[in-house]
Amino acid sequence: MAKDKKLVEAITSMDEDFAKWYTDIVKKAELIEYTSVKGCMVIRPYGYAIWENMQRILDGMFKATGHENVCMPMFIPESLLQKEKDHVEGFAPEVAWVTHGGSEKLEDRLCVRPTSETLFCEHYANIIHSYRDLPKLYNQWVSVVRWEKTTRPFLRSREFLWQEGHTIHATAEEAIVETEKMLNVYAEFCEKSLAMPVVKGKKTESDKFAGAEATYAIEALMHDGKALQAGTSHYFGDGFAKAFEIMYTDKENKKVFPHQTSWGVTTRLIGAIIMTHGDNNGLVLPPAVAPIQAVIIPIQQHKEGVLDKAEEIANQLKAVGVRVKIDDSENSPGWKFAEYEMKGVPVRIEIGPKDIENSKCVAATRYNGEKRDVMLDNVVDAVLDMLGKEIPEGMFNKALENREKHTYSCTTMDEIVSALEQNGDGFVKAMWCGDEECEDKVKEVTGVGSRCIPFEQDNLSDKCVCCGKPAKTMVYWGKAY
RNA sequence: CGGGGCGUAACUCAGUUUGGUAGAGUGCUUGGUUUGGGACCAAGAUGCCGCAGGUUCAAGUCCUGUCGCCCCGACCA
Repeated sequence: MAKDKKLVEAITSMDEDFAKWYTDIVKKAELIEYTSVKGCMVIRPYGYAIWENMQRILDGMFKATGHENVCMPMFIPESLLQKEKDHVEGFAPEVAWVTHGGSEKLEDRLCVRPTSETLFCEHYANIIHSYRDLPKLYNQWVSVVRWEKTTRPFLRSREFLWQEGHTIHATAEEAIVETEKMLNVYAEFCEKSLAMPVVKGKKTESDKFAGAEATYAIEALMHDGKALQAGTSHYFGDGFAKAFEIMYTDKENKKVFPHQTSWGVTTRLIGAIIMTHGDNNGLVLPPAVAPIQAVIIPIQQHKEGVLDKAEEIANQLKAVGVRVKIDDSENSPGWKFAEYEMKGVPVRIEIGPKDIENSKCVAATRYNGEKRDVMLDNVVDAVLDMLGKEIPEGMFNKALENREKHTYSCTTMDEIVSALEQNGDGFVKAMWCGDEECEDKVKEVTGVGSRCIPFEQDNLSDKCVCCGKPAKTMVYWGKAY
């Protein structure tokens, strides 16, 4: 049972202390380093490479759906932020302010963007005049600042990297289609590229984005049974357009308001990967975003021909686009095994004199710890199959199994409480009448809050889990990050 | 932001009770032997004791403040 044995003493075990396990991985896998400003971290090359891979894939998906990248400034004058009432109320408590330029006090202080709706709106008001100017399908890759009180690497930091899509459309229908389309792009990315199953759904009224008419989200279940919002997509209706006086002339020569959306995912996804796939030996990376997809460990590397053979395999793999590394450092093979397990490298290839004699090598898959012999003339196909199919599917199924094991269908409050007590934290599926009072009470009594109203509905009962009145929808409940 | 815990070498930590020369293991450097799950021997280097004030002849140790980390709550991508 190699996969269950804790090989790396340096990592706190998950069951012992999940939060510590998480920080251990983040530090020991060299993803981040803390800095002297709370909540602001250095994303180190290995961590940043994961983000770059995510960016590359997502950016391709955005472009394929017709979006263009732009870049807004990082400062928002206070007067501009004030224009949409709900929006400013939602974000004001956590914005950072620039009050001085050099030694001079600024007349109108500047907010460091916590999100860029207001900047996009100001810009749209300037460039949109006719129905011919619509739609505008924009996206930007930037960092934003939110002055969080409690911070954790990737999950909640004061500055974080993200992409924010902002689109503006002639009709509400078109904007709603866009909102849903981008949520689906996120879900596909999470499930295919990150091997992370997600629940797609709509946020309840109390949980929606400041200024939005509707907020949609993808929710994932982490190893400790807590829910993590992995991405959001908002439909704004014409609320922002009205507040910012964005108008266009339609075909009938009438001045009307356009409809907007915004959507985003952040470096939090790196945290999601850690807490979805990681184990007590460290990080487990999905091949699509792994900076190193296959590491070659030469055994008895000083022996004639070993390093040459390792190089040969590496070149073959590179030629078909695999991100591969040979570790020919002086560390012992055992040390290297542990090191690359810690770093979550999906495939390890061992090649030594005994293998070369038999024209084979040994391949090990990180997510399940399995080892197998692979003939050298088949190594490229074998690795491509592992990276492209076996590993992502295996990781996805493992994560899905874990989620299903920790998803409980309940029809009464007592059932929720006992399900959580007996099986640990997880998703609770339960019916809801739509009343905010019940939503609050469920959280108060059972500890789980509403995560989303899933698109895929089950009719568990006719009655609200809380008040017993007729239920409108099934809701996923959970403890949130 | 409230309650609790912790900051000493790159890492894990002893030393703080009772103020009096800065410690260990791991890691790092060099040389050698090793190499299929974190190897071994030998020789070395490494400290604003988180930071800033204060008390004292003397502060890692006592006092005040501050910053950071972890846990439990409330808020958030």
